[in-house]
Amino acid sequence: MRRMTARPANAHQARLLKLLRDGGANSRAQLGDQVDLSRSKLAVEVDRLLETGLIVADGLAASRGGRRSHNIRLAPNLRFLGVDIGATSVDVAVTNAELEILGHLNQPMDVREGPVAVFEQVLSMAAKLRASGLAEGFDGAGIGVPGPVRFPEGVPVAPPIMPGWDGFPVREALSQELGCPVMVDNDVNLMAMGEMHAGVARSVGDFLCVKIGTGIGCGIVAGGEVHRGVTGSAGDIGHIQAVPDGRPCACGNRGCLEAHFSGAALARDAVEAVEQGRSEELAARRTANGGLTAADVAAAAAAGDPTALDLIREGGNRTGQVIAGLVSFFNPGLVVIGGGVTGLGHTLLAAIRTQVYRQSLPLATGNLPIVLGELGPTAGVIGAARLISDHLFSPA
Amino acid sequence: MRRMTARPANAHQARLLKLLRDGGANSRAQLGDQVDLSRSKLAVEVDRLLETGLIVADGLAASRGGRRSHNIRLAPNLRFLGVDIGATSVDVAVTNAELEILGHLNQPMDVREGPVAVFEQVLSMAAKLRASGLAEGFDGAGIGVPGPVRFPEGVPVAPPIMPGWDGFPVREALSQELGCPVMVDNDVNLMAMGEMHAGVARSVGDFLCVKIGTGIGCGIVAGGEVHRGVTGSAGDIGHIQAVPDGRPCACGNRGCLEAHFSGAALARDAVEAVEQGRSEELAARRTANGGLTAADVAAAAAAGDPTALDLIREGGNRTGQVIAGLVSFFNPGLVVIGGGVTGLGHTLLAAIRTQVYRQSLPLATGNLPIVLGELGPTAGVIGAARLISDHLFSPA
DNA sequence: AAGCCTTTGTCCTGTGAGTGGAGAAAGTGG
DNA sequence: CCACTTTCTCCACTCACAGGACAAAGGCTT
Repeated sequence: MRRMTARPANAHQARLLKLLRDGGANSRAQLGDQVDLSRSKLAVEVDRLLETGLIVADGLAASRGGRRSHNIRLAPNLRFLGVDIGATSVDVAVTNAELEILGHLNQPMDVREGPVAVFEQVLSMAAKLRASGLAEGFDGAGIGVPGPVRFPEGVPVAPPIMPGWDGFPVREALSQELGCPVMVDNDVNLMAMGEMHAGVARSVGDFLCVKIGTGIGCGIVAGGEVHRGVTGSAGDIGHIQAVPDGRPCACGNRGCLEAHFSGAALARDAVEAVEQGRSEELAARRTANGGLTAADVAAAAAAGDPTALDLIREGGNRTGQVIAGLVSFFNPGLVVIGGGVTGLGHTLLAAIRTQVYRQSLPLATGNLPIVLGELGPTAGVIGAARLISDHLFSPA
Repeated sequence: MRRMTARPANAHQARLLKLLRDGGANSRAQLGDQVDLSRSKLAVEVDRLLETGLIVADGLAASRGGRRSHNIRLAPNLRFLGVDIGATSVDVAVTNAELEILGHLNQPMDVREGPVAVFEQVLSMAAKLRASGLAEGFDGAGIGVPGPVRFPEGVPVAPPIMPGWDGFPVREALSQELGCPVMVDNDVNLMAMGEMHAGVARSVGDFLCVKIGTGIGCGIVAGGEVHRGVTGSAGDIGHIQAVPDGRPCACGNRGCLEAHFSGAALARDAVEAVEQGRSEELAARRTANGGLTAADVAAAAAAGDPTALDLIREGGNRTGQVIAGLVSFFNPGLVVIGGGVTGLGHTLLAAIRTQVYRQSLPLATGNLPIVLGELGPTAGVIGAARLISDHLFSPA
């Protein structure tokens, strides 16, 4: 089953592979422009990579006024699997070595059913993608899970919303099943890596990536590297106190951000509003769908329902207050908002921006874009593919 | 005037210098144990360093059962100047290459008088230290200022409490005056570097260093490196909102942490308490000293005054709430509390600990020490010396 | 005191990494 | 057909580094 037999033998080769992956170059000459190596040394390393099969030279590019260059690219048959496990659904995608998505499946799922059931589903989705001819096998897989991960071992630790996953050897188990190397990380970190690789955060070294879905979390990128913290729980901002003596939270405290704003909280607030007779629009949707979700609130807001807009604005304000504190603390160059609730769009963004620009110091906000993520639901799987690709494209 | 003529020629030499500086080794053999080099290569690099004069070999160590080793150490005549500019006082110290303090002066000062006046004072303090025979000249200087710094250029930017310093070329000006290389950083970052080098944070890669003085700030160390943020304002937690609709702050907002707890806020609260007749102890001190400072509150608390204790506890609670949020976000391995108010000691620490351990998630706090800084008022100057030494002990 | 062991430090040679120049290969444009 | 550009290869030389042999200098045992 294992397909990718070789790994780069040194830092030069790793650098070259990443340049090819990230579209920085596609010929020997272009590679030479970006790495500080003599042409001779470059030729040696390229030849060695060609021998390993990690890259291929096929065809000639058009001339630019002189001898035509060989097209150098990553092996076209390399395939990475990106898996993004959420609280209530799972994304599985196949990418090529350039991390372009070749196929993507999304299915509803419940993490609470535990790792065994979830992985059964993930594996069948992967099999389906493979059966459709997108891949003969996988050279590596990246997995995102909605909770803290002991990163070096790839094991979730004390995940609040994933009972039954605590200590489960995700990396090892999936590596066995898939027959390829696997890396595991928090889903929010992967979203950040996705946006850094192919989204709005391209070429930004220090940024925050706030993911608002069923829960709420924050990917932290410092100096181009994801900051995971000493126990892998960095970015867990859902339980920062947003409202003194506020709503009770599942964690036992009161006033946690997540208790006041998240997909779950929003749905609950919408139901409450309906029961208090504050919104006909939402009431109608509740009757039609037999319940309310964050998406319903988004739709109602889009339809102009003032109560829905109020709910979103208030949540955005709460979130914005917390983010304002983080901006003062971390001084990022960009804040990305993503996750399931991005459907709430500009109402949400406006509320967040207002709070951040008002509460943080001018020096920190002066040139600070706060934007929605560009990749939407694919950020996670792209980040996952990036994670394993970074690993495999590093010297063994 | 310039004395240190050489810089390490490569990464090996830099590594060796830092090992010698940090007490990791003092002979060729011990160096060899810590760097992954053959004895021959090591000998070459050591010889080259000896030639440059950056290190010296003098005398023989006692035998450990075989041939005696040469004592290898950093040039004994190297001198670094560490300067820590606070809001109301300035510390200047001379260290040797191992960053041991050979002489230390502290004088009252007012940053608001501007860079020219302040540097005149700093230079005269440095001259005094030199005149006392501690140094013939300086090989480098590190400067800490109480505000954001554009680090690569060594220029303060938009510092709230330092009008007149905005954009002043501190690095260049002092380098001219002192005739040696100079590095400039935020004072809080330098405190963190000091504690990392010689204090409680030795061998901790990810920690927060909260400095509570006239203002309040936080040094952030991630992966052993200080995180300064994109505009150098990272760690500026004094203006995070701690109390919704709380006290007005000089920054224009309300409820900033700094408005509720800091040396200045504590003194103001103490005066208020006296005027409301809530503390005889503080009233007596006010009459005796003609005013109140944070130190008076500390003394009153030490004498058992309940009002003073309450003030400290409440401030500690506010600070603890903010730190709790930062701990959830950053997931550090250690939190260091330092700055002028460390005199408030365990009352303060207990309040902070209570809030953090209660509000942050168990995974983040489970093994999280929260301790007072070990170096007290010398943390800043040691950090400053460390800053310039790191610079000079890196390949040019 | 002799002999043996340990530790420290030096010397020398072989290997491989890497540079830089010469020049071949393959194209364009006049 | 010639001059010029770009791409790529080949080769000789330098330098970094490892690793072994060996010298220096001590301690311990007998």
